[in-house]
Formats: sequence, structure tokens, C-alpha cells
Amino acid sequence: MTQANDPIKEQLQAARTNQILDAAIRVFAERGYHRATIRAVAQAAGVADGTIYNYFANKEALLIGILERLNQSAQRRSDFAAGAQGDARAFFTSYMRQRLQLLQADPALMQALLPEVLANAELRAIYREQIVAPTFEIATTFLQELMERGTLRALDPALMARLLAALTLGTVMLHVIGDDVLEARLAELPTAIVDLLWHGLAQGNNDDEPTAPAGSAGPDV
Amino acid sequence: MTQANDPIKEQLQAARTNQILDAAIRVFAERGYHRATIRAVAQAAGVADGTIYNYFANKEALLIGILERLNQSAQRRSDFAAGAQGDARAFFTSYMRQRLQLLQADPALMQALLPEVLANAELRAIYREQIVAPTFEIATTFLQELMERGTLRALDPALMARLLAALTLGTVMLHVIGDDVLEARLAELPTAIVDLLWHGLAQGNNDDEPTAPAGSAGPDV
Amino acid sequence: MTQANDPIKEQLQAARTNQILDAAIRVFAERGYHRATIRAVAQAAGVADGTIYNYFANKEALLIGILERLNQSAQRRSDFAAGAQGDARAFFTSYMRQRLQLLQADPALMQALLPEVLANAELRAIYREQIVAPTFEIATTFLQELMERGTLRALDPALMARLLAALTLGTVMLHVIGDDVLEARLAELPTAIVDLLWHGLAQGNNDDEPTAPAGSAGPDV
Amino acid sequence: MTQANDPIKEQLQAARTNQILDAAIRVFAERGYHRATIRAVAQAAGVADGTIYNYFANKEALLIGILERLNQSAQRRSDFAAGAQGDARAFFTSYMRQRLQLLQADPALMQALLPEVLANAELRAIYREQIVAPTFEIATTFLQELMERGTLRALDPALMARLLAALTLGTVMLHVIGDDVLEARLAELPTAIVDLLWHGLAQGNNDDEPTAPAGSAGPDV
DNA sequence: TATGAATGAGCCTTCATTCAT
DNA sequence: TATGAATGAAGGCTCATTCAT
Repeated sequence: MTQANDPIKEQLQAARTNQILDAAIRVFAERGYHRATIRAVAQAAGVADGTIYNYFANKEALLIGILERLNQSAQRRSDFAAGAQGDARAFFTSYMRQRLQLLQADPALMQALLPEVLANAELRAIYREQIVAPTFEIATTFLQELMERGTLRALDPALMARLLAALTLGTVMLHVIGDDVLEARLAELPTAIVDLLWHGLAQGNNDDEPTAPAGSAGPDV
Repeated sequence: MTQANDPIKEQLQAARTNQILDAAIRVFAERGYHRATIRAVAQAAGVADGTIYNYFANKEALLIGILERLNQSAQRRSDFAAGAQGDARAFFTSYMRQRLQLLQADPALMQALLPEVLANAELRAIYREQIVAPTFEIATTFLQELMERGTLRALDPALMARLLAALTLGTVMLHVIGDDVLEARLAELPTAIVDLLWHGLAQGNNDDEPTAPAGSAGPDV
Repeated sequence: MTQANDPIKEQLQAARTNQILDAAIRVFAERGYHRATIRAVAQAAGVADGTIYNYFANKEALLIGILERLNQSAQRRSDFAAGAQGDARAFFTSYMRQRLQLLQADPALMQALLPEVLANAELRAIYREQIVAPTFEIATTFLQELMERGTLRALDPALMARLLAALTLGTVMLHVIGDDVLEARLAELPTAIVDLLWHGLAQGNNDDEPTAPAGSAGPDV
Repeated sequence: MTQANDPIKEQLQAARTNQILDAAIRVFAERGYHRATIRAVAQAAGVADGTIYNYFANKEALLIGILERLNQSAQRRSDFAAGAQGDARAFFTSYMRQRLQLLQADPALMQALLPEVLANAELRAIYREQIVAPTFEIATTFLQELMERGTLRALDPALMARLLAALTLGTVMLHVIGDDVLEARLAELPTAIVDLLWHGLAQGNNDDEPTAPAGSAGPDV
């Protein structure tokens, strides 16, 4: 269509694309993908209905565009690698924090995306293969290393990667469903989650918690 | 005119209602609520389109009907109370097992329900208030007791209830998204989850797990 | 089907038919023929939906049934003949009174009937041929007689019959549309209409009205 | 975005609106409002089904649109005022002629409108308040003036206004029902009606009609 | 490129009618 | 005869998408 590389044109196009995508996220989050109309997205973006089709093939492409945007955020895979070096627990905490910050940065994004990703087999596959699976692979490797190094207990790393992801996803979901407690303590969540993950619920595991009675024999970790 | 409660008529009606609800679960799970047509549900149920409207006010009422069915399953709240007596860990395991069995008993149910519950503000409110909130209340009390009794570490019970729920919900979600590993190990999940919850990931917490090599080196953090 | 002449059975059937017709009139008048459902008529009649079809072939047959009932009321054609003898003006008044009493006796009947009779070509034809045309024929003859006898001015009797009918129908229509003044003076209407018909609007015609200046010529009939 | 009032766009929209309204009148008159489908109206208008909804909110809005068109025709209220000056009888005649010309100009309009206006409580209220009531008010004042001036007999002006309207409406209705005589003499109607209104039926009232030979001794027929 | 009117396929829902009990 | 659950045709309406301007 257009010249492949007119930098100004490309920038304009990217800006329009984002403008529309932002609007779509807002509207999809508000009303749900199916109840949202292209007209509503266009109005929210301040363009005409038809204009959207100059940037996206169809309504579903908007969803895929949103998914791609999430994907880019998720491209912090390297984080795992980075974390493998230093303090494992600190790394987990910062990882959780980063993940949950998505919720605060763009609370609508997951709200817009999740329901239809769950409902639509095609999107589900994209999400699974482009976001979930790569994350699992890296996380599994990472956990395995930590286990081999003796930092973590020797558990099934692949399964643990799933449970970690489940905890994150589930938290996001509860947030979407709407829970006052969760919303009020969003800031403490990363610490609390990692503390739970690290020491578990059972009495006697913790060695660095104020709740643990002082003077207990030796360090248990 | 006729007696309001003809037992035979009532049974027939209940049977029809369930027949239609089963079909709706199948079809909604397969295609997603919005892409599913009433006609498809009717065909799956083996009735005419119009018959559905003799039992449900409209399409959304089907969804609420499914939600109510889930609600009945969830009425096992008493489980928490029961569990408070015996071995806490065994109780957690059986609780998890029961929850996750929903997935095996009717794998389509959550698939049919979750996306639209997340997308639809009204359903979200119903789900939150009728299923999530009561569960949280009971779970919080239960955890608090265990903490006071010294069985569990003294953490924030309300927050822990959320994290437990997040773990369960997140597992369900990953299952819906579709993960081979998770699916393959569905049977081990309850044990694995409770082990993680109990002892955490960190080395040295576990005192009863064969998977943790005894005498492992030093503290890792 | 059934024996042609079991008098008890026939009476029962007639009673049921009327019971259903009464209900139909009420419901049609309230909601309009098309918005009225067979179910609503059945409930108003205190029978089951299906029962109606034992007495009427279909929904439209209810309307025809109502039309026939009106027709029976209209069978007072003989009235015209009767009136031809005595005081013409008194006869007109009593005729108008009788016609407009339909409105008071069963105010719903015309409301139920008129709209659909106007809308439906088939019913229109029935109404025209079974009610309107015969009335016109008799009325025309009657007027002609009075004109020949010198009681009335020599006008076109066929046209006058139409205008008389128009005045009656139009009054009914205004009543259906709902006019406070008309409703308040329903009782005076026959007299007022006949006075208008007799003497017209113009000053100087009237000889027996208190509003008319005394001293006007002789008696007019 | 665009100027709210682009004159060309407005003209196009008005043209489309009229095009659809014309079609609706035709189809409603032909089949009746309820039996008429949006699809049929669309085809008669030469547009797609959906297009209609770009100009009218729903099917009922078409009816209201037709009502408004009638309303505009009826805005000739000033006629009454104009008539008050000159020859009262000539005015009545021209008023009647104008009213009945609606029937000749767009014979389908009343046919399309009347049945549903009578049947639908909401439309009835609109018709009553926007068309009937204002007409009554003006007509009553007008008649009162003529009575005070001595042109007309001193009757109840409010009631006379109703009877005049009834005569007009009733004539329209008979026309809709279909009467050969009425149709054949549509042209004479205004004169005939006003003659009737002026002089009444009774012998001896008339002083200026060619049908009543002046000075004729006895009865003329 | 942007616009937004036009399109028409598709779906939920209603409801007259049937028929087994 | 009475019942009322089941039927399925039909129609109003929505909305993603197209395309002439």
C-alpha cells in the first residue's frame, strides 16, 4: 500500500494505532468485548467507525492488538535470567511486584482481555503459546536451577511454575471480580505472596518473620 | 387452577431445566456465551427454541442458572467448620481436592461460566456476593482460629484467604486456558498445592517431605 | 362433531363462547388486538390457552365473534321502521341514545373492535357489508320517506344517511380517543346531536330552544 | 467533529426521512401497522432494513413520524382565526374542504394512522394532546365568537366543536371503511356537510338553498 | 486517509397453534 | 372437553463491515 519506510508516516500510524487500542481497552473493559461496539470504540478514540478498519482488519484484531501489547510487557522474560544471579527471594518479590503493577498501570487491560481470551479458543491458543508457554519454560528452568543449587526445596519445577502462575493469575482475577481487601492491600501483595511462597503457612517454617517467636533454636533455612 | 405443587409436574420441570442447563453449559463452553445461539442450545438439549423460554426468562438467565448450580456445589461451606477439628493439613488437602474435582466432574462448567462472569458487571456482582464473599468470610475465620491455636503462622488471615482463593481460581484458569502439564497432573494437584502452602518453597522448611534431601548445605538467603 | 341438538350441551357451549368473548373484548380493548395474546385472553376468561381453540378457529375468529355480537345489537334495524310512524324527532333522539348507549353498556366493545376493523381489509369488508351497508339502506329509505312526507328538507337521503352515520361513528371515535368534554356530557349527547341535526347551527332556525329568540314561526315537525 | 448543521447533509437526511415515511404510509395503509414488516417498508422505500434505523428509533417511531406529518398539515389552525372575519359559512365550507382534501391528497395516510392511533394508548395520548385538544380549543373560541356575534345559535360551543370534529372524523372513518356513495361524492361533501350543519335537517330552516325553493308553500318533496 | 451512511446477515424473543394426556 | 407444554415460524433490531465521497 504505502511506502514501506516513511518514518514520519510510520510514527503517525503507530500513534493512531495506539490511540485506537487505548480506546478499545477502555471500552472492552467497561462493557465486555461483545457488548462493546466498534462505534463506541471509535467514539472513545475520537475517530470515525471506518477509520478503525484502516488500522485493524476487524474487531477481533483489536483484541489481538491488545494481546500483543500485553505480550510486549511480558517480554521482560530476561528478568528471570537476571534474577537467577542475586538474592532469589528478593528477585521473586520484585518479579511479583512487576507483574501486579500491570494491574495498577492499566487496570483495564486485563479486564478487557481476560474474559474473551478465556472464551475464544483461537485467542486462548495465542495466549497460551505466546505468553503462557514461554513464561513456563523460562520459569521452569529458573526454578530448577534454584533447586539444584539448593536454594529451593527439590520439588517438581514444572508444576511449581504452574502454581506460581496460578497464584498470579488468580490474584488478577480476584482483582477483576472485585474484592475490597485485595484492592486495599495491593501494595503489600508482592511481599505477602513471596512470604507465603517462601515459608508456607505452617508454624515453624519462618526464621525472619517478627511473628516467629524469638529464641527459637537454630535457623531453619 | 391446578394445585401449585404437583410433585410429578415439578419433577418434570426440574428435569427439563437441567436438560437445558446441561446443554447450555456444553454449548457455552464450546463456543463462548456470546457466540452461542439459543438455537444451538436448544438443539443440544433436543428441544425447540421456544421451549427454552418456558424455563428461562432469557439467554442471560441460562448463565445465572449455571451460576446457581455452581453455587449449590459451593454450599459445602460447612466443610471448613468440619475441617477445623481434625488434622489441618489433611483438611486443606481434601478441600483442595474437592474444589478441583469440579473441574473433572464438569470440566465445561467453569469454561462456560468464567469468561462471562468476568466480562459482565452484573454477573460479576452476583458471583462476588453469592460465592466469593461468603467463602472468604468463612475461610478467614477458619484461618484465624488455626493461627490462634498455633497450627499456622500468625499471618493476616483475610489476606491469606484471598491468596488461597487466588491459587484455586488461578489453577482453574490455567486449566481453562489449557496447559498440558497441569492437565496431566490434575490428580497430584491437591497434594502439591497443600505441600507448597504448608512448607513454602524455601529449603529447610520441610520436615516430612521425602523430596527434600536431608542435610542440605547452608542457608540460601 | 357433536350431536347437533343436545340443548344442555348447546347452552354450555354458548356460555363458554360468551365467557371467552367477554374476556377477548376486555383484553383487546385494553391492549389492542395485536398486542393482546391468546394467553391473556385465556387467563381473563379463566380457561387454558388450548380451550379457546375448542370454541374459535383462531385469533381472528374472536374478532369476528365480537363483530357478530355487535351485529346482533345492530339488528334493531326495525327501530327505523318503528320510528317512521311517530314523532320523527323523538325517534332520532331515541335512536341516537340507543346507539351511544353501546358506549356506556360495553365501552370496551368498540375500542376492541374499531382499530382492527379499520386495519384489516377482510374485517373491513365484513363490517361494511354486514353492518354498515344494511344500515345505510334502511336509513336511506327512512330518510327518503320523511323527506317525501315533508318532515325533513329535501336533501340527498343517501348522503344524509352517511353523514348521520359519520356523526355517530365520529362521536364513538372521539370517545375512544378520549375527550373529557365528551365523556362528561355523554348523557346530553343524543339531545344535543339531534338538536344540531334538526336545526343546524345558523341563527334563526330554531323554534323550540330556550336559546332561540321567541316568536319564531310554527312547529317544525 | 463535523459541524452540526451541514445544510446539504440535512437536506439529504430530510429527503431520506420522507422517502421512508412515504413508504411506511403506503405499507401500513395496505397491510395495517402490525402486519406490516420493517422489511416491507424498507423494500418499498428502496433501502436496506438497517437503514430505517438510521432515521427512526424503532417501528413505532415511524408511526409517530406519520403523526407528526399530519400534525404539520393540521398546523393550519390559523385558518380558524382567518375565517372569523369574513363570511362564516364560506369559511366553514373551505375548512371542511381543506380537511377532507387530506383524504384525497394522501388517502393512505389516515388509513395507516387511524387504526393504530385508536389501538395504542400511547399514540392515542399523543394524538389527543397534540392534534385534537388544540383544535378543540381554537374551534371552541371561534364558535363562541360567532355565537356572541349572533351569527350562530347560542349553543354550547365546546360541545359543538366536538360534534364538528366527530362529523369530520366520522366521514374520514367511513371513507376508510369504504363506502361507494361517499367516495363518489367526495367533492360535494364539504358543501353538503356545511349545508346540513347550517340549516339542519328539519323542513323550514333553510332560506338560501337552491334545493329549497324559496317561498314554496308546502313541503317540496 | 478519514468519514459515516448504507448494508444485510444473524439472533433473541414472542406467540399463535397443536396435541398428548 | 380441558389442559398447558412444546413447537417453530417470523420479525424487530443490532452492529460489524463496506465503500463512495
